[in-house]
Amino acid sequence: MAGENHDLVEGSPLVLNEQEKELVRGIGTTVNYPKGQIIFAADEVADRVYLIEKGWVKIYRLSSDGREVTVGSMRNPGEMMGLAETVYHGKRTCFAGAISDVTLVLVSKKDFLEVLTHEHCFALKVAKLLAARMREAEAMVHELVCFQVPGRLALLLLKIGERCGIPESDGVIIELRLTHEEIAGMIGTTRQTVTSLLNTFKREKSIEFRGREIKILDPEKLGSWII
Amino acid sequence: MAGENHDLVEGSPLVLNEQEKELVRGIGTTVNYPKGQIIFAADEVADRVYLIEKGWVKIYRLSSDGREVTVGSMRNPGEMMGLAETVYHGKRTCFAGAISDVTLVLVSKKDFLEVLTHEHCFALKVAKLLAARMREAEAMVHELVCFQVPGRLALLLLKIGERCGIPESDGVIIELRLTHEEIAGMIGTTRQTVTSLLNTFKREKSIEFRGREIKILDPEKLGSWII
DNA sequence: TAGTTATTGTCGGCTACTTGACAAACGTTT
DNA sequence: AAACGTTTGTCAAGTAGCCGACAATAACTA
Repeated sequence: MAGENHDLVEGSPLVLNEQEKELVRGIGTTVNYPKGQIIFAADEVADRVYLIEKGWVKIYRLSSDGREVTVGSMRNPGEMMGLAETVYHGKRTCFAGAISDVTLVLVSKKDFLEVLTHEHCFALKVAKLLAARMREAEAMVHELVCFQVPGRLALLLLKIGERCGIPESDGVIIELRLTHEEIAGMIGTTRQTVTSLLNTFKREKSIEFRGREIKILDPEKLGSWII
Repeated sequence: MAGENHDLVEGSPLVLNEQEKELVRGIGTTVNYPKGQIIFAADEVADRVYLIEKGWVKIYRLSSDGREVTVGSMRNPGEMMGLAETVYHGKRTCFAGAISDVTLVLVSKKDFLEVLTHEHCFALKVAKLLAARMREAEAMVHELVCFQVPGRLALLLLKIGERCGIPESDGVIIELRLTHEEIAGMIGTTRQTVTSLLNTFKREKSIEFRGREIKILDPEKLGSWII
């Protein structure tokens, strides 16, 4: 599983290297969650952090009318999550939900902070992680303000393709079976708009549908929607 | 929504205490910038961090048509800035501009990282700072997606009022002389919309104008726009 | 297998906001 | 002073994308 895109994410600031993962595994417990499960919820006490071993997780808030708004991007295998609130505040400000079946390493706040104060390198890594996340969130703000919906959708597909797509002969397939509702929550639009835009992209042969999976055929053409 | 001002005060944990400030001053140089000055720009090498001693700074990106999009919120006295990119990446991803005359303490990346690895507490503080910033950016994403323009403007005024407003007998005055264009960049809308909404707020006596300064008269009524 | 629920497809009306354009007011420089 | 750039006020026209509603399909469940 992790072997697929290992080289792609090497050096990426968001994922831990093998050594760091081992460090976390040493003080944590491995747990499994099925797809759809809520891992943590807003207002809960933030007394643990997580390392994602397998699967994908979405970080979202709920709007007043109950829609899920994905405020952090999707979290990939090798990344940590639940850091920010655990490091500083008492309570979760958002929800974490399993997009696919996931395997997590769970570390208590106490153990985590202890490692943090004893292992200089790891503390710096955590700072870098948070820094990268912050820039990602800022980029999201920029995109929401500057791009309109078709551009945001195209960009999301390209990003997901790069992060967890599987290259095939004639394109990159996204095996994550996101619903249009979930996609809408990730780019700040409605379900209907996503449906209709995906069909527009399909009609121009930028993408194609494989059951409920999406395959990116023409990243160039897709990219031209951005703006 | 109107009553809960829970997230409004996210600014307080962002500032350094006296001891931490002294630490930074010890390894830095004090500099002044006049209002309007660009402190750092995108694509520059991120080889320093800043502590804001006096004044306010906006963190923004440029859209393709040249508009300033404030992606981080305003940075207040006592806060640090330029952390994320300096801690991890080589280059700035955004601009920092002086909203008012500012006094900054400037610390080289080298010195900063050295203190970071030697002072455990300070490293943790920096992690907390980054964590708080991240949550702030995520909150901004949430607001952009869920609230419409009047709500975002009302919320911005209330936030600024809390952060740097000066309480008077019948309200809180915001001495920062932001142009409508700047405000528009902070909430992702246009200059004209800001102008007309501010006048709507004035007409209903939620705010009043004192020259180019804004005074918040009725936070309750203003808050009721947040939906 | 059928019955039920979740997801997708489509469409017309609606509206919040943008865009562009221009005039008035304000602030600065000469 | 006058002359200039900047900021604000306002308005009419255009539109992107939301909303609600419903049908068609796919995915579970019993």
